[in-house]
Amino acid sequence: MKEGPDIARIGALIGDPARANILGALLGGKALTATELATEAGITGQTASSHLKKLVDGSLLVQTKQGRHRYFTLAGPEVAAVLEAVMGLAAHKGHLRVRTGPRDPAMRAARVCYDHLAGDMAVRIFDSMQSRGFLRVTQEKSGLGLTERGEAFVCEAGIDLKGLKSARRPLCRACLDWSERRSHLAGSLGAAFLAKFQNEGWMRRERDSRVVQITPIGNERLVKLFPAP
Amino acid sequence: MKEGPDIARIGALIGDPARANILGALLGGKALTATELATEAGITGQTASSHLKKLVDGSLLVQTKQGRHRYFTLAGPEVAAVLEAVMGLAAHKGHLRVRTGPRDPAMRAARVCYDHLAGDMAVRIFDSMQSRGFLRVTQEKSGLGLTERGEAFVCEAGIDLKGLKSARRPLCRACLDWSERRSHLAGSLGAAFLAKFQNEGWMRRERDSRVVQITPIGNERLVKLFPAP
DNA sequence: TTCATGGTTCGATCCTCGTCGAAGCATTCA
DNA sequence: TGAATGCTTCGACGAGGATCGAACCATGAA
Repeated sequence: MKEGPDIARIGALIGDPARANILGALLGGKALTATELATEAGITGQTASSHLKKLVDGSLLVQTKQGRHRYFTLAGPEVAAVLEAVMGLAAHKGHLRVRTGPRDPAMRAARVCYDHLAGDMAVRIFDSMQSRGFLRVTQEKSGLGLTERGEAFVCEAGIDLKGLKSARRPLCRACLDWSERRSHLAGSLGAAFLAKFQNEGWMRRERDSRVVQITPIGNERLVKLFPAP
Repeated sequence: MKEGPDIARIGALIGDPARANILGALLGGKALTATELATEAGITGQTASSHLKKLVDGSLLVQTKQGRHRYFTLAGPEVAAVLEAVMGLAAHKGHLRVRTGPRDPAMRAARVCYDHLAGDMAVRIFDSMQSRGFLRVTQEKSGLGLTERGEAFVCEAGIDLKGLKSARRPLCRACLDWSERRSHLAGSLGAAFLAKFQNEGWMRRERDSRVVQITPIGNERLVKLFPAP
């Protein structure tokens, strides 16, 4: 016993319903204030404050204070990845009583995963890119990279690849989708794609939710840009 | 709030120290009896029984009774992957007081991750295979597959590739290593590799531990078979 | 049948931790 | 300066759950 890192600390942090709701809300990627998170989790401000303190101490969240507000975010992409992975377990092992909420179909179609896209469309994009030989296995930390043809495609799509490459963060990363149980694209490139889709007006985020709506024009463009293999 | 699967259930299961110890022990891949798990977690039989019931109800474990013994195992590779991922968070976000146990260096060098190899040597194997073009990105559920050259290499190494392919389980899968924070090879091929290494006498499992000792001969062979990129 | 071993169930105890009310800082605005 | 808002700390309450002793089933051996 007591081999390896202390897994129980993290588990206990995720294990409380109120904290789980907070983490789930922050999976949307936006920074939220303490009161916003309190209402999101259905608890009072005092309780939220206590929970947030624990989450920050446990290094799952980071806080930045701005004026008299205090904004909270997930501590990084690794945290988001773990949360999605746990969701994958919960969805398929969770006694099959996955009481699907009203927005569940929309969530499965397209949603935000911290800073990139997840769901049906995200998996489609990943599949399309791989079938055209844009992705390759690398020995970087992330294990995934772009081929030459992939780089050409990305540049042509109007993404500043040089800028992304110069950043410290890994360019590509495979993130396991809890609804599809297949990989979608994460990393700085995944984030850049999501930003582009929103700027182009192809996608629109639902207010106070992880759900992403794909506009008709967006759908048309995306289907062309990422044909099914 | 309440979007997506119920993440708190899983978190609470992992969050108790006794249960975390049980899960950690079962990461070794071997089926263990209730009493073995009780001593492993440092609790009495009664409490262990209660915890095991919860873990089975939560679908993290499966039990098979054999005679008057009751053997427990992790419910599948997905569970093991999530546990390793959580360990990754705990190791690097965990307040840096990762009180490294006495066997910690050995764990980092080579250990069992459910049914395949993890740690330094496992990452080396993954890197070597990718640099020689044996792995490619696929659109399967796992997102990873073998190239033609990779298949040739695996067959030449004396592994029954056809048998593995016919199984339902994905052949290749990238599993995130908590000690190295890089990918190593999981899936049925990863399991087959570990089995081969043990049969050949290249590796030996430490008793009641996840630690794997690499024999001198094994080290020699492995370095030849998987040269550093 | 009788005994021993592995596991479970029940009940009681104890303690952690989530929760909220009230009061207290901090910051911004009028 | 005062008033309002955002958030934290303190204290008390209560529930849930982890733990173990004791008694109880099930299986296998003598």
